[in-house]
Amino acid sequence: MNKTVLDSRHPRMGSRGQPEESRAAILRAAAREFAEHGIAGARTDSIARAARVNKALLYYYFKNKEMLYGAVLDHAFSGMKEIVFRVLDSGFPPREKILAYVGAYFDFIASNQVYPKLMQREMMRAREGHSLHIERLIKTYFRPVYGRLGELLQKGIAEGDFRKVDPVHFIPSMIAMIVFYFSSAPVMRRIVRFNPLAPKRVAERRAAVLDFISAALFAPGTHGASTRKSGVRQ
Amino acid sequence: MNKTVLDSRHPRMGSRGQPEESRAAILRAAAREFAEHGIAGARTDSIARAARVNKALLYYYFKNKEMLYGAVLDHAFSGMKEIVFRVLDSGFPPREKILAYVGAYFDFIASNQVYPKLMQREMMRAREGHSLHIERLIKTYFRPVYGRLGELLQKGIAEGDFRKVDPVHFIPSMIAMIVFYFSSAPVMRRIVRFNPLAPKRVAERRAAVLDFISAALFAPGTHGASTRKSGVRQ
DNA sequence: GTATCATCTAACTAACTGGTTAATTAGTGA
DNA sequence: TCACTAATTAACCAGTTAGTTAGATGATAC
Repeated sequence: MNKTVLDSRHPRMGSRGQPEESRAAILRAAAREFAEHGIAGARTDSIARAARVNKALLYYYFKNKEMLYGAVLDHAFSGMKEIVFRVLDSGFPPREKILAYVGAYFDFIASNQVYPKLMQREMMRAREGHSLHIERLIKTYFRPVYGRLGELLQKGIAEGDFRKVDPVHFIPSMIAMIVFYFSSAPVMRRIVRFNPLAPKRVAERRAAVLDFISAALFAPGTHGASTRKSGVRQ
Repeated sequence: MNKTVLDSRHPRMGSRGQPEESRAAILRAAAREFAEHGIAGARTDSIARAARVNKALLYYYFKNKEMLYGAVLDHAFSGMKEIVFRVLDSGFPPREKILAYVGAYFDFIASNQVYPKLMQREMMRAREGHSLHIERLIKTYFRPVYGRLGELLQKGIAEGDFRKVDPVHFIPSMIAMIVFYFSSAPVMRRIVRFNPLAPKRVAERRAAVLDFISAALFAPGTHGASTRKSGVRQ
């Protein structure tokens, strides 16, 4: 696809003349490789091959393997943050907003399957010394989202819409249900007899997660989706 | 430590004379190393050093890195299966049994923190070709447990104790909530201001998970006293 | 007391892999 | 048309690491 012809400033062209394409291809291939094998298991040769690019080009665009990994993470998590914040910034009342958040997060992951794997890999890597990126990822993506979710839950509780759950535990539980399903899909597939990633099953899962969260969070007796008029406590 | 001293033939002793000790030390060190770095990131030198054993001894007891990894997985998952089946084989009614299962599984992981990391690593590795172990692990550990949980849920539903949830989605959701918390603890620690693995927080989490599952699973209006002991407040 | 064998080790090697380098290609602007 | 530079590559290197080898050690059987 030739597209960079009409940029405001047309960059100098190299021998192939597709700098943006090449860069994007590397990022895409790297995301898949890192998600599948982790940073240690990922092979730079393999990434280059998948991106149809010479290996040295990885080092031309990204300083080294670690930095390439960081770029992959930033790409993935910034996409997540953007989509999720679009919901969290909306004016929906708590009940609708939390469901919209779960739905948006779910859909993002469903159509971006490297994300949950990268996420879990990075979560496990977060011990001392290891990842240079976690601090940045937490500050830029995780903490803001976590903060907003906490406020949302507390508002819902104060208004009597939600049960008195502890956000510190409820938030990871929500994320767990969404993320875990996708990263465990390859194993699930072998336990049950169908493919958990088939569109039909993904749609089922989406409904199940929303149901699970509704049942666990919404104050009993007030399950009407759009009726949230009264802010009565207790 | 169960020494095999009382076997029909007591094994010859080598220069150090602690074959079982050495083997166990290797397994322990390997479990930690694999959990922390994955199979590709794990360093055999590092494992040997941590086990206070010469590296060649790893290859004496275990054929190679891959087999050592397999032994670690079997050790971890067989421990899980044993503990969990003790509960599933009991005569409790569905509601008590499911809570007992969750509690037992939670406690096993809480006191065996390499387990969730190994599990998630293996789940992400389960694509074609990759792991030689998954097929065995699924057949020996996952499928039996999954099967029993499915029966349990259906029994509870049939008896009117449980809401009509889909086991195919409810089971992974339960496991997700338990496993995810521990494998994400290092990141959580940096998002919130406390240590999620402190005993007090772990106890909190246990209660939160039981509460979450009770609320999402038990038929409304029939909340028995079985959740009370776990510190669930309403 | 010595032959045997499980146990254990220091030192070594073959292969792999991240990263570099020097050279090449082709737009661009003067 | 020519100097300049971004884009790209083939070939190479140095460090790392899984795995091997050739023995040492010492408890036990005889």
